[in-house]
This record gives sequence, C-alpha cells and structure tokens, in this order.
Amino acid sequence: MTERPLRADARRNRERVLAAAQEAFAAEGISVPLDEIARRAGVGAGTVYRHFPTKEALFAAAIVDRVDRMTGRAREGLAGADPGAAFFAFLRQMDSGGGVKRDLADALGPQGAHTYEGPTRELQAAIGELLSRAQRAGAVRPDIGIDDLLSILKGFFIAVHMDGMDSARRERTFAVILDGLRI
Amino acid sequence: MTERPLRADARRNRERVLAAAQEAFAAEGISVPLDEIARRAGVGAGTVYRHFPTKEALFAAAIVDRVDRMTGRAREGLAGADPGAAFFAFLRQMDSGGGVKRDLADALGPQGAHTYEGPTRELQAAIGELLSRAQRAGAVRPDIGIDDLLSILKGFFIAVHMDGMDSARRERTFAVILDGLRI
Amino acid sequence: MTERPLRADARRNRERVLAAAQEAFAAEGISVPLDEIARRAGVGAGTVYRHFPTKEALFAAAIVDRVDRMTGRAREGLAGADPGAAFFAFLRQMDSGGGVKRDLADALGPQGAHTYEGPTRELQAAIGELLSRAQRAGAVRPDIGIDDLLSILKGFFIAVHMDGMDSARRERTFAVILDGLRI
Amino acid sequence: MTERPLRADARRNRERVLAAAQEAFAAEGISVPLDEIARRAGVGAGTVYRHFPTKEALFAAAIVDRVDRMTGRAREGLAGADPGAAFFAFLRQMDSGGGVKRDLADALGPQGAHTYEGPTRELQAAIGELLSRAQRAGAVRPDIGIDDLLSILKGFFIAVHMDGMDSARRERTFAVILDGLRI
DNA sequence: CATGAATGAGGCTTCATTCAT
DNA sequence: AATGAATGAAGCCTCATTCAT
Repeated sequence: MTERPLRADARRNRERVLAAAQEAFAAEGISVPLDEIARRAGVGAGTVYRHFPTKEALFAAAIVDRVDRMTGRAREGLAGADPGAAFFAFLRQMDSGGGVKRDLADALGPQGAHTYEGPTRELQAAIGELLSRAQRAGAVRPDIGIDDLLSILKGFFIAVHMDGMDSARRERTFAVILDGLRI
Repeated sequence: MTERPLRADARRNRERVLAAAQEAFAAEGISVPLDEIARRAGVGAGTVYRHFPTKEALFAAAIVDRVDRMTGRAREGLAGADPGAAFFAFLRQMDSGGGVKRDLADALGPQGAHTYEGPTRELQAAIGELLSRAQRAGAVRPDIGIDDLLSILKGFFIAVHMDGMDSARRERTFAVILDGLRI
Repeated sequence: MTERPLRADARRNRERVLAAAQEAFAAEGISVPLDEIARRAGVGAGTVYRHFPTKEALFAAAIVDRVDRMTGRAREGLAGADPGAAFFAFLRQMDSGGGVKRDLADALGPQGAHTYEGPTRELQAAIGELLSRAQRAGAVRPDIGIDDLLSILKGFFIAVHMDGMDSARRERTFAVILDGLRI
Repeated sequence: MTERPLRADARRNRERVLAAAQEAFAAEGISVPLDEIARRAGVGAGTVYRHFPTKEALFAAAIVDRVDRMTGRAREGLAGADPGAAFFAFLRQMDSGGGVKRDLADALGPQGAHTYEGPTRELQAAIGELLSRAQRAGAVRPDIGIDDLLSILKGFFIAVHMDGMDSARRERTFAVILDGLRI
C-alpha cells in the first residue's frame, strides 16, 4: 500500500541491476557470479543487495518479470475464440518472442524453487488453461498434462539456447514438438 | 601410437576413475567436485590428475566413453532390416537405457568443447544414418536434419533430468517427440 | 562551551538516536547494525552520522548516558544514613533495575575506550565512595578495592546476559556475590 | 576404529592450526577471523577447512581440548578424600591454570552450542559432582546448582580476561566468589 | 607412481561509512 | 540538515589444482 516510490537514482540503479541480471542470467543461467552482474550494471555489489536481499531473490526478480510478461500473453490468448489456434500461437510466440532462455531452466530446476513459485504458478495456470481448452476443442492430444507440456517446452528452449539455433532451425525443430502435440 | 602402455595397476586405476566419473557426472552433472570422484574411485585426487590433466579433460573422457557406447548401439541398429523400427528403437533405448543423463547436457554446452568432437561426430554420423534410412523408408518426417534431431533429444534429456521425471512421465513426454518425428 | 546550540529538531533527532541506540545496544550489544538503530530511531543513517562521527562514538555516548544515570543513583545512596544498606541496595538495583546489560560489557572491553572514561570514572568514584563508606561501617570486607568490585559486577552482568538468566537464577547467583562481599 | 593416523605433515599442521586457534580464541573469542587463525598458523585458509569443517567446529575443537583437560582435573579431584578441599582446589586451579579464557564465554553462549555439548556436559557433570559432594560435606552453600556455579565462574573468568587482571587482583577478586560459595 | 594435504582464488553476503539528492 | 542509496572491504566457505611425502 504505502510503498513509497524509490528515489530517481535508486530506481535507475535497480533497473540497471535488473537488466544486467536478466541479460546475464538469460545468457548463462543462475551460475553467473553476482559480482559480475554488479559490474555489468556499473554498481557495487552492495547496491545489488540493497535492492535484492539474496542472489536467489535477484534471480527470482529477473525471472518474474519475464514470467509475468509471458503470463500476460497467455491470458490474451485465453480471450480469443479459437482454443487450438490460441494454444499454438502462444507457444510459437514464446519461442519467437525470446520468452524463455537459459535462465528459466534454472528457475524451474529440480525441486521447484520457492520464491518465485507464485508467478510461475500463475503462468502455469494460464498455460494449463490454454492447454485444456485446446484439448477439449480436440486440437491437442489429450494424454498429456500441463507438467508434461512445461517439461517439453523447457527442454526445447534450453536446447535452443545451448545450440545457439537460428530462427530457421528453431522453427524446423519446434515443428516436431508442435506436431507431436497435435492429435 | 607412441603411447607407452600403462602398467597394469595404472590402467586399472584409470578405469576406476573413469567409471566413477561417469557415474558421478551422470548423476549430478559437471558440478561434482573432483575429490568426490576420486573418493568414489577409491584413489587420491593426485591419481586422477595423473591420468587426466584437468577436470574438463576427465569430463570429456567420461563423455567420450558413453558416446562411444551409444555409437555402438546405433551401429547395431544400422545392421537391422527395418529402418523405421531401428530408428525408434534406438531413441527409446537412449531414454530407457539411461544412455544420456545430466552429463551429456553439460558436455554439449554452449561452445561445444573440442576434445570430444571426434567421438560425438561419429555418434552423430551413426544416428544420422539411422535417421536418413528411416526417412528414406518413409518412417520419419523428411524436413529435419541430424542437428535438429540431436537438439530435440538433448532438450528432452535435460528436461528429464531437471524435472526428475519418473518413467511414466518420461514415456508420456517422449511420446510427444516420437510422434512429432513420425510422418 | 563553544558548542552552538542545536536547532530544536536536530536536538530531538539526536535524542531519538541516542534512545534507540541505548535500547538496541542494551539488548544485543555492540553488534547491532547501525542501520537498525537508525531505523528504530526513525531517521536515516546519515542523520546518525551527523550527530556521532562513528558507530563507536555513538556507542560511547549511549553508554555515557546510562553510566550517568547510574552515577546519579549511586549518589542518591551516598545521601542516605546506613552505608551498608545503601551499598547493597545500589548493587541490587543495578541488577534488578536492568541498569547494566550487554552494552556495558562491550563498553568496558579490553582496552577501556577513552571516550567514556570520564563518566565511567565518576561512576567508579561514586560506587567507590559507597564501597569505602560501607567498608568503614564494617558492612563489607575491607580487602577489596573499587576495581575489584567493578570487575566482579561486570562479570556477573555479562553472565546474566549470556545465560539469559531469569530473575530467580539471577537472585540466587547474585546472592553468592553479595554474601562474598559481606564480612 | 579404523581412524588411520594422519601423515606427519598433516598432523603438524593440524596441531599448528589448533594451537593458533586456541590462542586466538582465548584472546579474542570466537570473533577472530578464520583467515587470521590460518595466517597465524602459517597455513592457507583451505588447510584449516581440511581439518575442521566449519569455523564453529574449529572453535569447538579448540574448546574441547581445553575442556577435556579441565574435566580430567575435576575427576582427579573426585578421587580425593576431602570434598570441600577438592572443590575449592579445583576452582582455584581453573583460575590459576589459565583454564578458562575469553573463548569459553563464547562456547557457553546463549542457547548452548551443539557441537561441543558432549565434552562440555562431561565437564559440567564432573564439576557438578565436585559441587554436590562438597555440599553434602557441608563445605558449600546448598542453595545453588551446577548451572548457577558455572554462570558465576564464567562471568568471573570473562572479567578476568577483559580487565587483564594480574594474579594478585585475580586472587583478591576470586576470594569474594569463593567466600560467597562457602556456607 | 599414488596419496591426500595444502594452496588460494573466487563466490555469497554484511555493514560501517560516504555522498548525491 | 536529513535522507537513504552506494560503496567496498572483510568474513566464511568451496574446490580445482599443485606438491611434499
């Protein structure tokens, strides 16, 4: 409620840190040293900690932004008329829009981290809704669940990043998955 | 060629180290401490370094070994009669046989380390042969190349590891990919 | 003397900082972060530094204040009629009144910081007077000096804090010291 | 059982680290930086961690040694004939023998650390036995328990250290406590 | 040759102090 | 004058690699 707006310089720094973190995490995953992020943002390490209490929190914040944007897009899809088209359009733009990179792999790692479960869950819910609507409409195979879908996507996007695929290869490769999802 | 043959005990140690490394890397990825591998192999850390100049080299050697084994299986498939069946059988055993785990994900990271390019190429060639035979036989979609296939598999195996999928989920998820590969 | 009088708001801030520091130091010792004190005082960290050049100086000032208050109590005791009763009453209220906590332990550490030597000396003098009057009155053993007494008290209060003694244990334990002081 | 003896150089280093730790902790308490201890021992920080997994463990080891020696002395006292004499003799030698310094204060801090509870408990038990035997023999006041005694001793020894008391003052001051303990 | 002990750089985090707003 | 953001030096700990035994 009473969150007072940050001072101009503080907000600028916070944004620079977040931007640097997003870029670095997207490129190399959570293993990027925090000092490296601070250096890229042009601030001291202490400044990073002023805005984000732990490295994990910074990572979460970097992800949340990305995740929230994706959630927004998924919900736009839910407003549309054709469930199957909305589902596949969303998946395509996740790829082409650069929505997922190396960072989300770490974010959704082994046990499912805690801090960013909220936003991640919202995204999952939105995609899950897209999925089940498409399944009910007979556009997507009915034998998979949202977890399965997310795993598949995750693996694909990691591979995209690891192999540095250009858009042509990405499209060709993603087509395999999309076709596998169809009935 | 000019490699002087190792003494019996030295060779035994080398093999124990390699076996321990394979097991450890497969289970936890490249982040396993080298001391842990030495401990599992029942040797000192120095012994590991006698046989492998760096941890990276050990990792590469462990991968090469696995890759070589997979290459052998792929070639067995090439000897069979039904190209489509051989192709899908090979893919299935890669998964179910635990042929690729977390380690290969690390191994085929960003730049593609040079040390194990040779063996990887051989495996690629073997799988590529399986693929193109299956494509010529009309069992697999013709619009993808070996690189695309490998990327897809890589992504899948990474997801398997990251999400700790049980065999039920693995099967369900892999089915999407296999079906996507069919015509 | 040449201290220009502070503006009203500045003086109020100084006092709030001092009060917060006393409370915080008493509760947790010198290890309380300065930011925490500033927060409790409802001011910025910079304001603390406007009034006290270093954390050490703030700590000293906080101690001085407490010490001065204790000195006042000791002098009240000196005004009384029964030297022995006054002596033991003062000691008891040091304990029960919570006059000394973790902070004084830190304050009187190894080298005895110089800043608060003056006020400490005044307190020592007052307690010393209480002591020697009680000794002359035959109520306290004659073979100890004020330094000895202060050391004993210091050790006791530290133990009270470290062990988190409740009042029952504190009383039982303090009785040993009080009885040891009697003839 | 099968604890193999350490290599000569390792044992020497372990002992140097332990000695440095004991000296440093005794002098300044647990707050001494671990790097400082490593430096004093003439080893790298990593070497300290080879022998002691955490700073707390090193601290515990430093204390344990000291505590075990004290326990041994207490048990010698239990073998004697005169309970009162044994009790007071033990307390005196704790002081004069330099058995307790700044470090034990930290060791027996607030909640009672866990790692060294075993040895500390043994010492407590031994002193407790000395105490209750002396109480049954009518040599020590019956209204205090072992915890009270330990708190008193702890506070005293801390004060001894903080004030840098020479043996004359120490004796004079300790007499107050010893006399307070007598009936 | 093998061992495993030692090294030391580097990672995360805290906090006294300074300084732009 | 006040604010609170930024700094950067430590502090604890891990682990790849080297080296004495």
